[in-house]
This record gives sequence, structure tokens and C-alpha cells, in this order.
Amino acid sequence: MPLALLLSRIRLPPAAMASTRSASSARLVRASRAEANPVVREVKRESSVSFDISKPESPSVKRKRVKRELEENGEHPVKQVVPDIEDFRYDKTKALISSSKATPPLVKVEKKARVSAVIKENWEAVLRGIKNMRLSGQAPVDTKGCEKAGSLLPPKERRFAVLISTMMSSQTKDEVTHAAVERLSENGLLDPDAIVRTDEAMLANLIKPVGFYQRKAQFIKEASKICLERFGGDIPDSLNELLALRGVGPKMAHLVMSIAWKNTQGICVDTHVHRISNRLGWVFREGTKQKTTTPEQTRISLEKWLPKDEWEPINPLLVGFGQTICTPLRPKCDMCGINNLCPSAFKESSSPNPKQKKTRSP
DNA sequence: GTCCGGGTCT
DNA sequence: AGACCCGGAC
Repeated sequence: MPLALLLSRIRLPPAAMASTRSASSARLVRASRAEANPVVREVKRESSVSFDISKPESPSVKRKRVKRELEENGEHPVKQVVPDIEDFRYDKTKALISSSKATPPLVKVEKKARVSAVIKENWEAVLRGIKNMRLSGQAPVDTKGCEKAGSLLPPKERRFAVLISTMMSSQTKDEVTHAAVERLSENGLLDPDAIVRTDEAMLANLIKPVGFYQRKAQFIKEASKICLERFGGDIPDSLNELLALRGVGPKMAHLVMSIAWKNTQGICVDTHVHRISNRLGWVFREGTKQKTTTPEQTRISLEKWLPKDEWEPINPLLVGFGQTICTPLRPKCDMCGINNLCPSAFKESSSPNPKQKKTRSP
């Protein structure tokens, strides 16, 4: 789930705060989030929305229906213009590295006895190699310079937009998320007060193209209420308080801290960062040499040695890399410029894996 | 047509 | 571990 493109559209001006805090306590925070933020409980489902989508229907029928509904959406009380999602469609051919010529200058690897030593000596070369690969092709995240939409907004509104778009963005292509943000914007709903006054079902309908839209509509309403009641309409400026928002987990919280507040508290570990870090042998479960099993383990492990300057850029870098070359299934190791630095290179079979077993045998 | 990925909550 | 959703891979 590439966020960088989306977020690059909402980038803030260089005015930012520089205070740094301890980056460690996300877990504790999550554990105690209920106490930390009593409002969260109160806000709990105050409206239950029932949707016509509950009817059983075939996936394809449903797909068509949703599409149609999107197109017809103009009939709603809130005047809206469906953003041209088609115009934002992710062009996969563009995203793929076009030629083997993408291979960057390779760095010699000398076998070292100790894995950690190898990592320490090579991480810079690895990052450099990945950057080079990213230059030759255009991953979705590479399309920058779309600061227009975001830069028109005052800082506070921009931060709110970042929060809302982040909350909508998980499991959703950033083009779609962006369209949804635009739709909210066009309806004057990039504003906590307006959102709170908007019917949840209507909100859900507006953001329908994004995944899990009902749940997100609920969470966005809750978050807006909390922003209003506790933060003067601004978004929380600490990791803890962001994590206290329902629908905001570690990944999104770190992202929002980086993008909205320019105050990176930790690494934003999504599925790409998680997968690639493990393939590179960059991260281990506490006290073992085993791969990490959760993004949070990856984050902790990565933060232990990766210089803080790299914390923010590592996400868009690996996301783009993961979209184009180091894909979850059948990574394109032959096109990868750092395959000589990667302990996992060519080790994952290009045809279906042990995973196949996983079909159904309870 | 079926299945799977992906972040978060429960 | 399953639910939430959709698009894309198979």
C-alpha cells in the first residue's frame, strides 16, 4: 500500500517542529490506549449504519454495482463531483523497471563470518543500489511534485488532511485514496467540525471507493470528534495520542508524525518494509537470528541500527522497490541491482511455494 | 471464478 | 483468528 505518492501531495512547508522524543513506547501506548484516552470509549459506536451492501451478491455483480453507485453519486444531498479516479489509475507498465540496464554499479561483497558485520558494512550500498533502481523506473511513489493540493491549505488544515487521508489509505491504492480526499475536500469535509456534523452513512458513501469504507467512516468521525474536543480542531501531535485514535495503528501513527508534523518518531513499517527488511537479513526477532514475524518486531529491530536520518526516507524507498522488483510473489531478482548483496536473492522459487499446501486442510 | 494481500480492531 | 473491502493475480 503505497502512501508516499498520496502524502507527497499534501506535503507541508518547511516550517516544522524539530523536537524529538523517545521513539520507543508504541507498544506500551497501545496497551494503555483506552486509559490514555477516555474519549475513545465514549465515542464508541454512537450510530449504527445499515447498508444495502449487506445483501449477498456475487463479487462481480457487487463490483459493478459499486462502480455504478460511484458514477451516480451526484444525487446525494451533499453535492459532489466524483473525482476522476480513472485519471489516477495506477499504470503498472510504467511502474515496472523497464530494462536490465537498471543494474547500478555493484559493490563487492566479501564474505564475513558475522552477519551483523556484513549488514553494517553493506546497508549503505544496499540503499544506494535501491535508489539507483528507483531512478531507472517509475514506481508510483516517484511521481512527486504534486504539492498543489496540499500546499494550498493552511498548516492546520493540511495536517488534518494528512490524518484523514492516512486513515483512509490503508489497503487502498493511493490514487483511490487521493480521489476520496478530493471528494471530501470538494464537499468541505476536510474539516473536523464538518465531519462531525455529517451523517456517518453519508460519509461512508463519499469515501466508498476506499477499502473498508464503513469502518473507516466510523473511525474518521471518531477521530474528528477527538480532534475537536481535545486538540482544538488540530490533530494530535504525539505518537501516543495518535495511536489512541481508533483506526490508527503503529504504521499510520509513525507516518503521520513524519508527514504531518515532520517529527519522525519511528520507522513506518508497512508490508513492503517488513518483507524486504527480512529478505535483506536486516532484522531479527529479539535475541535470535530468526526473521521477524510482525511489522512491529521489524520496526524495533530496524530502529536499533538504522541511522535516524534514514527512518523517514526508508519507507517510500522500499515501498517503490517492493512494488516493482522485490515483490511479495516472485521477486524479480534477475532485474535487481543488489542481488549480490541480498542473502535471499534467487532463493524464493519463482513458482508457487510451500504456500500451496495451505489450501484447505483443517 | 477464486483467492489473496494489507493495517487495524475485536 | 476472523472481519472488514477491493482490485488484481492466478
